[in-house]
Formats: sequence, C-alpha cells, structure tokens
Amino acid sequence: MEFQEKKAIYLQIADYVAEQILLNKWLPQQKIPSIREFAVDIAVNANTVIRAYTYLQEQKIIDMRRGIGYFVLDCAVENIKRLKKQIFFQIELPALFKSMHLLNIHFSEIEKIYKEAK
Amino acid sequence: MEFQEKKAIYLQIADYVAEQILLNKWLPQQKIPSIREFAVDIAVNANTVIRAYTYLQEQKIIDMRRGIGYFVLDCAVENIKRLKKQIFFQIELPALFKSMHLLNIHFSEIEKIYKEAK
Amino acid sequence: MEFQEKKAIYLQIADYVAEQILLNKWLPQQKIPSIREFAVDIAVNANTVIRAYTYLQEQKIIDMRRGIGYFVLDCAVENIKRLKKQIFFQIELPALFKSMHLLNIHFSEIEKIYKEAK
Amino acid sequence: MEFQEKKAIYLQIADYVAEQILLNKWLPQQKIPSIREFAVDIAVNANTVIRAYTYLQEQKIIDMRRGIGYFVLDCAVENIKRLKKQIFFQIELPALFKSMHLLNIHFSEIEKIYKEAK
DNA sequence: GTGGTCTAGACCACC
DNA sequence: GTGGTCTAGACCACA
Repeated sequence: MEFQEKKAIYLQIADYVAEQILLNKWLPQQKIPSIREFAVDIAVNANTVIRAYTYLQEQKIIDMRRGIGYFVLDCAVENIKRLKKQIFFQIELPALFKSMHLLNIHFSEIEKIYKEAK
Repeated sequence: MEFQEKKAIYLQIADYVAEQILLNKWLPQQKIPSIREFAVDIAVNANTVIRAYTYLQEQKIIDMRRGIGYFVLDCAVENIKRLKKQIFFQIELPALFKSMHLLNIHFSEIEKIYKEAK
Repeated sequence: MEFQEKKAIYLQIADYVAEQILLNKWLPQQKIPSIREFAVDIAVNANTVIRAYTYLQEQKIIDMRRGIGYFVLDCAVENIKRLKKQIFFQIELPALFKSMHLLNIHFSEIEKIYKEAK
Repeated sequence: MEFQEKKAIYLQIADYVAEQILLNKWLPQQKIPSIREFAVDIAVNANTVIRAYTYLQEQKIIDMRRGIGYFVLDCAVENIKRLKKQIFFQIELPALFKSMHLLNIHFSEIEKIYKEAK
C-alpha cells in the first residue's frame, strides 16, 4: 500500500477499507483486520489505523466489539455508497465540470476516454 | 474569499490566482495585487501570500520584478493549462471513473447531469 | 555554525547539509537531524531549517517521512554533484577565468598556489 | 544589461563600472555617465545607480565633483585591482579549490579547460 | 512603495 | 516525538 503526500494517511486507509467492502472482498458481519495486524501489514503506526477505524465507525460502516475486533456492519455498503454518492455528485462531479469548463474540454472527449477505458 | 479546511491556504490562493488568469480577469504582462495588499484583502498573513506567489513563480505562471511587484507571464495560461490538464487526465478523470465503477453509476447519468448543467 | 551576511541563512544551511553528505558524514538512508533539534543546535528559527530541508527535498537530495524525519536519499550524492558541477563549470570557472584575465593573473600562479595548498 | 537574481543590483552595476575601467574603456580623469543618464540606459532606478557610485567612491575608484559629475580617479585601476585581487585570492580561489576537492576535480581538468578557452 | 528573510510562537496531523 | 501551516511583526534591500 502506497500513500499520497497530500491526503491524510488515515483517510486513505479508510478509503481502502471502504473499497474492500464495496468490492465485496470484506462482507457484512465479517471481522476486518485487527488494528495491530493491519498496522504492521501496511507499515503504518497503529494510532493511524485507530483513527481510520474510528472514522469508519462514526460513519456507521464498521462496528467495534470490545476484546474481539472490528466488524463490517450490515448497512456498511449502503452507508459507504450514500457517503460516496454524496461526495461524487456534490463535490467530485461539479469540480470536474468546472475543470472541463476552465480547460475548454468537451464532453465528447471524456466520453471517448471512458469508452476506451471500458 | 473562504478557505477549505483540508487544503493549505497558500495553495488555495495559488489556485485562485490561476483561475483569475484562466478566466482572463488578470491578463499577461499585468501586475497582480501586491503581497501585502492581497493579504489584507483576503485576510491572511502576508507570508502566506508570499508562499503562494513563490509557488506560482516556480511554475512559470507569474514573474517578480524587484521593488515593483508580481506580473502575469505571457506563457501563464499555457503553463496553467498544462499543469491542470496533467492533473485532470492523469488524476481526476481516472479517480472519477473508479468512483463510477464502485458506485455502479452509468455514463449516461453523468451525461444527463452535464447537459442539464449546460 | 556562523552565517554570512549576504546569503540567505536557509541556503547556507542547505549547503552545509549537502557538504556533510558529500563528505560522507551523513550517509544515504540515514536520518538527518530533526528540524527542531537542528534549529536549536545552530541557533536559528525552526522555520528557517524547514525552508532549507524543503529546498533539499525539491532537489531530490533528502526525503521526508511523516512523523519520523528527513533522510538522505540514495541518489543524494549524485544529485548534489550534478548541481554543484553545473554551477562549477558553467558559472564559477568562467567567472574565475574572467577575473584572471582582468587582473592579468597567469595560470602558472594559480597552479603554484594550488600545489602549495595541496 | 541583465541582472542576476541573487546579487544586489547596485553591486552588479559597480562591477560593470569597474570592468569598463579595467578594460581601459573608461579612462582616469574622464567623466563617467551621469546617474540619471546611466539609470535610463540600464533601466534601473536612479537610487540604485547612486548606491553603486557611492560604493565606488568609498573604494576610491571614482570621485564626485558637485554639479559636474563622477570621474574616474587616477588610482582607480590600482584600487580596483587591489580590491579584486583581494577578493580573488582570499575568497574566489579558496572557494574554487574547495569545490574542486568536494567534486573530486583534478587540477589538470581546469588547466585543460583554461588552455582550450585561451 | 515593492518584495525577501527571519523570528517566536501557536496549532494541527501523523508516528 | 516527528513535520507542516499559519500568524504577527521586525528588519533589510531595491525602485
């Protein structure tokens, strides 16, 4: 796992966890890696993983069971999608359209790239 | 001018300047606001504006003339677009397509929103 | 450590760091002094050390690891030498030859001083 | 006339004047350009030329005659050479030898370049 | 007036 | 503990 400079590491970890869940690699009710295990895996301080897990807990995506570990909530996928859709439609997409306008990029260009990538 | 929490203020200032130039509000060869004047205007410390201007100078977007001020370079628009296009096609667009895939959003939806916004 | 009047302190600090590396006193992969520790050592403000380290980072001479410190890059010596050689052959040496010409100093004089110093 | 970023403009002007004198383009007892005329010529503020002339006056290289102008002193060449030799042998040459040592450049290389240039 | 450098010190994020 | 950002203010050089 590699981290970007300009985004908080704990948020990048949270994103990674959310992605695993969305991709159905980590399923509801399943235990996710322990803080210490995960910290060693991705070569990061345990406190940073704690922050990521705490953030995901606040967003109702994972759940903590004392002495046992963290678990994917049943409503995790739903809440991740809600969050991500909110970010997507309210932040990412408007930013993209603004960039397109500033750079004078036509929608057809985007469409072409999208179809090529697909 | 309002600043976001999660991005360094000096970078937001640099973005603002670049935007003014792209929108042809500040033209090549023209003087941009002096450091201290601008700092007062947007209610930040002069050092923060200095960092923004220094960054833009490194990017060959503005130019400094001792004792006179900062000026928009002839190649400013070109350099801003080069930078922004690089970010757009190499970072923003791939991230967007990844989000669309994860959220199972079809391209037609994006197209619809784009046309409505237009 | 003593500073000259006519050169920015942060650049003199950067030069000092580069010199330690060239002299193999600070080796690749090794941690260099923390910003605040170094600032106290050489009796300057921490921000001044930050500027020096940021400059060296831009020149690909040192590397930052969040919360850990700055480290000498593997390619540090190479990059320092590249930079210094460029300055030496394109700026210092032509200036020296020009001075010699103006002052009517013969090359044999330089040679003599060089051999005596050696 | 073009100015470097990293050296005070008034010193670059003083260097230029000294060079003209050393090259016998401006001779002892002759009037050098008036402050205002020179300032216009090289597109610099008159105050900056005043500083340069004042500095040269302190170094006994030029002389001011009220209402008439600045003149090259008889001892100008001598004083310039004294100054320059001092700088050359006490500052430039030691710095060059230090650079050579750090970069592991042999004297023969310098000699070769010198002879080629000559 | 312009810009540049430096200081002292606060606050935040990450290890 | 590490580094990064920002502030307020002093001082200097150049136009």
